[in-house]
Amino acid sequence: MASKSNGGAVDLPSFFADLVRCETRLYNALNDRLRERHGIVTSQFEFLRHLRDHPGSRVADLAAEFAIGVGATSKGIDRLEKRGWVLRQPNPADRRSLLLALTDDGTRLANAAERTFTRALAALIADALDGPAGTAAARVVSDLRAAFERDQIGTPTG
Amino acid sequence: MASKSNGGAVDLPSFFADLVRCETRLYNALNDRLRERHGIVTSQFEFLRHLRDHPGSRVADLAAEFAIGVGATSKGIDRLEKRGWVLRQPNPADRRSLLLALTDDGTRLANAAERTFTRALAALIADALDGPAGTAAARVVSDLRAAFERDQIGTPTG
DNA sequence: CTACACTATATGCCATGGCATCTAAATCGA
DNA sequence: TCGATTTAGATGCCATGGCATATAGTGTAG
Repeated sequence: MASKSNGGAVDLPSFFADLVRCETRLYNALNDRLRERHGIVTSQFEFLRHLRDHPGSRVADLAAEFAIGVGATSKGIDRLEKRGWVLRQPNPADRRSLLLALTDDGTRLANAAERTFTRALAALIADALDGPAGTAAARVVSDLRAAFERDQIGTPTG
Repeated sequence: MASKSNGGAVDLPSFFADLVRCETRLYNALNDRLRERHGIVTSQFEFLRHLRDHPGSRVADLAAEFAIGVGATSKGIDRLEKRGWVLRQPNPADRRSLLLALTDDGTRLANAAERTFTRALAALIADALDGPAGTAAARVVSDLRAAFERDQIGTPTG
């Protein structure tokens, strides 16, 4: 028997493989749509959306939210700033830090890209998440994320 | 009625965000373990494990399995070959193609890394996947992966 | 056999992320 | 108040992936 002991336990390596492959393909498919319609990729859309919904975020706030390094976040903001979608503003309360905000163009882009994103995402996964099993799956993933964040698991070095 | 049947309907953008953040942190945490004990990262472990379990795979087979481009796969194999873990062998049936196989060192590494990987993964997610909700979540993800592969969703260009 | 289309892989350029390191600024301790 | 530590962010080097293209080998129509 390939499987472990009991009759209902999940095979964790298989689950991990399925999860990563889903995520890869989902990201690829969403990137295709966002790139062709708005010239951005999904990670950039997520930055823009977060800044729209949390204006005044700092670089470190974004890094913590997305579980990527501060350096990578800084470079990501560089690229969005060069394209005219994000502004770095001095933080009067702490001159080391910068407050990030969208420009008007950035806000418009975030809103337009969100429509594309939401529609594409629904077309890709709505059916799979319909029903009680989908609801259960959503809660498992949500709880797991909360546990990882609480315990600072997988938070990058810098 | 995908979007109107609330009272239990999953918020898809939130689900996507949770999924991606879980996957990022999981990958980061597993990378840490594998790097410190074996000098490889998770994507390399996955290559090695697949080659151990499917000897004679071609570059294109790996690319399809992991939903990454053929070029990236070729470069990944370059790196494993330089470290002495993988061999490219001529394919007698088609001189364009190469059959990939692990060296003895590569096999030993795959086995050792698998123990580290399995233990670390269990420590990270076993609790969250215990019980009926976990089983349902695993099936949702597995079905979604199967659907993506069947429909070739998110398969990279080249 | 030849020309042409197709396939398998490799390679180059670019974008992105990790980690280490650097600077400036804030904070803490004596 | 001053030096030491910590924190925020930027930057450099390296690894990796996408996409476009190059190269070689295969198959096929005629």
